[in-house]
Amino acid sequence: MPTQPLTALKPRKTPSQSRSRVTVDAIYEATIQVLLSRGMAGLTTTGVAERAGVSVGTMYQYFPNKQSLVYALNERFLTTLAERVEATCAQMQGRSIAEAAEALVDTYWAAKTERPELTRALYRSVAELETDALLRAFAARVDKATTDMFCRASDFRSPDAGEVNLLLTTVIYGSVRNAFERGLGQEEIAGLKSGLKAMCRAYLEAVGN
Amino acid sequence: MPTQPLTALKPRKTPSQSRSRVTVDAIYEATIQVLLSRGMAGLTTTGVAERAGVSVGTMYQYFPNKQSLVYALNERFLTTLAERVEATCAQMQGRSIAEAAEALVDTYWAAKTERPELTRALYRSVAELETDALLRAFAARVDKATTDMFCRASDFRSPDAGEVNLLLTTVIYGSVRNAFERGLGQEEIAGLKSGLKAMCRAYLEAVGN
DNA sequence: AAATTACATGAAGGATCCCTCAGATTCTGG
DNA sequence: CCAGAATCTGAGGGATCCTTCATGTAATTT
Repeated sequence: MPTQPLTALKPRKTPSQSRSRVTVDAIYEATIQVLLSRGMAGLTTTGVAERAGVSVGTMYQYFPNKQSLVYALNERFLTTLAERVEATCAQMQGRSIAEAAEALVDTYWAAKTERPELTRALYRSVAELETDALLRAFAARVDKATTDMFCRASDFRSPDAGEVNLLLTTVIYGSVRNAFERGLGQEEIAGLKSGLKAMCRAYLEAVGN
Repeated sequence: MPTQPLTALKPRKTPSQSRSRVTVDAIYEATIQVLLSRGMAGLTTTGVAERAGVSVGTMYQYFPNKQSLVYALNERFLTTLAERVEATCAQMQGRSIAEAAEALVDTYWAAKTERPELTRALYRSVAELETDALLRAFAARVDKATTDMFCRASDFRSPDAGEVNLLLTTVIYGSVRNAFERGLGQEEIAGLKSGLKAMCRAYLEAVGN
């Protein structure tokens, strides 16, 4: 558990010319490609550079180390996800808790399903990285949005919104991930999704909201 | 035939003398310790051997490569987990689906919570390993037991037991994992667990079982 | 007690890979 | 067109680490 001295994970330098902007984008895309084809263990700096069509030195001008590549990828993905969740929460203000929960399922599910292989690769990459701080920040941000949404729901009466929020988000996020881990067909996926919604609905009704 | 993996993962040799049995046990325990203290990235063969108090060469007499160490650990853990789930399923035969589901929550939760750090380390280790086959085999084994349990429940009427099983197990396993991923306190954990049970119960009642 | 088998050792081969740096090339403002 | 800034190059230093094997010691069998 004694974590080593914090290695820099932030980009080293921001491109100013369009040439280097293209380069950085190519590096991002190459990182994804290598991650998908060779996995986290097969992700090497030379491999990424080669795939991106640049030299290793160029890569190291924008990323301080190998980790930062995957870190940046996760950051991008999580930020987009957070924005989408926040948008959904804003849109669902004033609706019932059940409707809000179902919308959350849809949004989260859609975001994860759009690029399934990338989602899976990132899920895995997180395990080998010092992304705890990043994940905590993301969780806090999203929790704030969803808690707020549940608080302002038309039928909200429970004294503790955080409790409802914790349960619903844990179940939803966990179920989505687990659904990914299994190799499932289309109709099974669809069944799971509607089943998950039904569970949320049934629970909320039973609880009296 | 089972497709031959690029790298062998099975133990190379089984101890016959008590001396070597002690050695192998020490290696297992050392692997756990190093995994907990240094993480997957810091797990080195020399590190494990040193911690176990044996030489690297000795280690390589029983394990063909580094991966096989963690693979064996996962295999052990999953086998134990499967046995416990099967025991619960056997015990819950003839009870209601809701009771069966709640018992499953308890069993799974308990198994994962007994050694939280190890559980977390293994969750992470899986990402860097070729454990897909192992996990699939485990999933199939456990699914068989739980599906059977639900089929023979006293109040089972639905035409498709597999569907109910898939939903319940996905939600339960996923939620447990997600609960682990967040850093939660005791009372939050307890709340989540009872909330998860309530959700299962509410869903089953709503569905009409 | 000799022979055979099981087990243990750890230095070193060999392979991989991260990251740097000195120097070349391209761009941009004046 | 030119000076300086931005960008790019890629061979190689340096470090890590997996794995083997020749050699030695203990246990078991004959």
